[in-house]
Amino acid sequence: MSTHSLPVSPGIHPYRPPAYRPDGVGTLRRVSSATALPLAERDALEPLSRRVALDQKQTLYGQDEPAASVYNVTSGALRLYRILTDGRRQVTGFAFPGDFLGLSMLDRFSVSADALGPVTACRFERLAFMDLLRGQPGLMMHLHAITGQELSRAKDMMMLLGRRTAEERIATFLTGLQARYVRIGRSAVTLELPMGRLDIADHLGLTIETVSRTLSRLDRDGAILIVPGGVRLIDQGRLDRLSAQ
Amino acid sequence: MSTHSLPVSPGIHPYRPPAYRPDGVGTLRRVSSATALPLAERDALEPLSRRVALDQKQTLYGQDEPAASVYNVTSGALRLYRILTDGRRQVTGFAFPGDFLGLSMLDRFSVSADALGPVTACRFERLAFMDLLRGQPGLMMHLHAITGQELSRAKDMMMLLGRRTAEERIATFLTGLQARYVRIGRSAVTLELPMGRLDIADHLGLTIETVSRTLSRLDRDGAILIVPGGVRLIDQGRLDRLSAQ
DNA sequence: CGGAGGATTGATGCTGTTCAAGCGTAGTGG
DNA sequence: CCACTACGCTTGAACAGCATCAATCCTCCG
Repeated sequence: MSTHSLPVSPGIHPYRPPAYRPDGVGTLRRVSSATALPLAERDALEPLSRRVALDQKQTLYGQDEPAASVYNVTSGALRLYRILTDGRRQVTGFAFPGDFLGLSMLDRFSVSADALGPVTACRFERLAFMDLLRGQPGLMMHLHAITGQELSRAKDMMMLLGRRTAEERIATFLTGLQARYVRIGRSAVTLELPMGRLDIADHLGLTIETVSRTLSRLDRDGAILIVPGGVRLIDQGRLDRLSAQ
Repeated sequence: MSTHSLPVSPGIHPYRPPAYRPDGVGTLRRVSSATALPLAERDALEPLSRRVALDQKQTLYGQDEPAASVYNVTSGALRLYRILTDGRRQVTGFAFPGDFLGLSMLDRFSVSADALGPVTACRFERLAFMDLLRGQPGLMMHLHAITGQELSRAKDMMMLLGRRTAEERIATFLTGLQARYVRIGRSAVTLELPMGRLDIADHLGLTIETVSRTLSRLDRDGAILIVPGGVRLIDQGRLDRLSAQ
C-alpha cells in the first residue's frame, strides 16, 4: 500500500504529510466539532467504552450481522459498503476519526465496515449504551441529530449518484472530503486519500477507469495535483463550482 | 392528472380502485405497523398535533426552509426532492400514510415536500415535540429507530442509483412500493402509482423515456400489466429476482 | 371539437463501461 | 544490488446503455 503512506516526495511536490499523532487511547477526545459531544456527555459515555484496534483490511463488522455494538472512530479510516450477490459493490461512505458507526442502533448493521489502514475505535455495548441514553435525553437528542445529519448526507449522495456527471462526482467527493478534514483539523489543501481508486469508484457509482481518467483530466487542467497517496486541490473555485448544489 | 385517479377501466383491465376511505381527522390512527407507535406513545403525541390539508401540487415545506414542524402523513402521498440550481432534480423518496416527515429534527428541512394529490397530515410544533420527547425516552428511541430505518433505505437507494440497471431500478421500485403498500394495508397486486413517470425517473436516476420504455418492456414480457393510474404485478418471481439484493 | 398534459415510441448520439495493454513503485529473494 | 513479482493506477480503443431530440398517441376536460 505504498500509495497510501504519503511519503515526502523529494522532488516536484512540496508535500508535507499530515502530522501523525497516534493517540492510541480509548477516548472520545478527537470527536469532530460538528458532531462534538459536550464534555459532560462525553464523560458519561467514556466508562462504557472499550478500545478496539484493527489492521488494514480487517473487518469491524459485516452487513446484516447482529449489531451488538456502537463504535466511535478514534484514528484511521474505514470504508462502509454493501455488496450485491453478483459482486457489484456500493461504498456508502467512509468513516474518519470522530465518526460514530452503528448509531442508528438497529438490530443488524446495514453495511459492512472494514479498515483502510490501521484503525482504532471506541466500542460500546449497544444495550448498555441504550440504557444509558434512556437516562440522558440531551445526549440521546444529540446522537439523534448526528444520525439526522448522516441522513441528510445520504440524500446528497442520492442526488450525486442519480443526477451528476463523473467530473462533478469527483469534484464533489474531493471538496466534501476537504470539508470533513477541516472539521477534524487536517490540511485543507493537500488531501490524503486513504482509499484506493476502486473504493472511490464504488462510492461514486463509476468504474475505476473513469475515476482515474477524470482525476487525470482535472490534473492536466490544473484543477488538482495528483500526489502520492493523495491529491492537492489547486483551483478551489473550479472545484467548488463543479460540486455546487 | 387523469392517470392518477385510477378510474375503473371498463374493458380489458379488471381493475378495482383501492377503497378510498377519507379519514379526515388529525390522528395517528393509520400509522403503518412497521413504524407503528405503541398506543400510550401515540396518546402522548396526539394533543400536540394540528391537522393540515394540502391540495395536489401544494408544498408542505421547501428545502433549506427552517424546520418548524414535524409531520405525520394521514392520507395521500407526497414527493420528497432536491433540485440543483440548473434544474436537475432528485426525488429522494415518496411519503405515504403513516410516514413521518422532518423526524431528524435538524434546523432546516433537507428536502422539499409537495403533494401528489390531496393530502392530510398531523403537524407537530418541533420544539414542543422535542420537549415532549425529552420526557419520553421510549418514544424518543422509537422515533430514532424509524430514522435509522430511513437511513438504511437511503443506503439501498445509493446501491440502486450507483450500481443497478434501469430494469432493476424499475423492478426494485415496484416491489419496494408493493412492500410499503402491504404494510399500510393496501393491495399487494395492483399498485396505484400516484406519482407521474417524471417523478419515478427523477427518483431512479433515469429519464422519463427510459422509465416509460422499461415499463413497456416489462409489460410486453408479461412481468407487469400497465393499468390506468398504476401497475399490476404479474410475474412476481421475475420482479423479485430483478430487485434481489 | 380542440387543446393541454402526460405517456409512448423511434432515431440518433454521447457519456461512461468494457476489454486490454502498459506503467510505476514497493516488496522479495537470489 | 538487481531481477522478478505483485498490485494499483493509467491510458487507449471499441462498445453499450441510457440520454437526447423529436414526433405521435392517449385521455381528460373545457
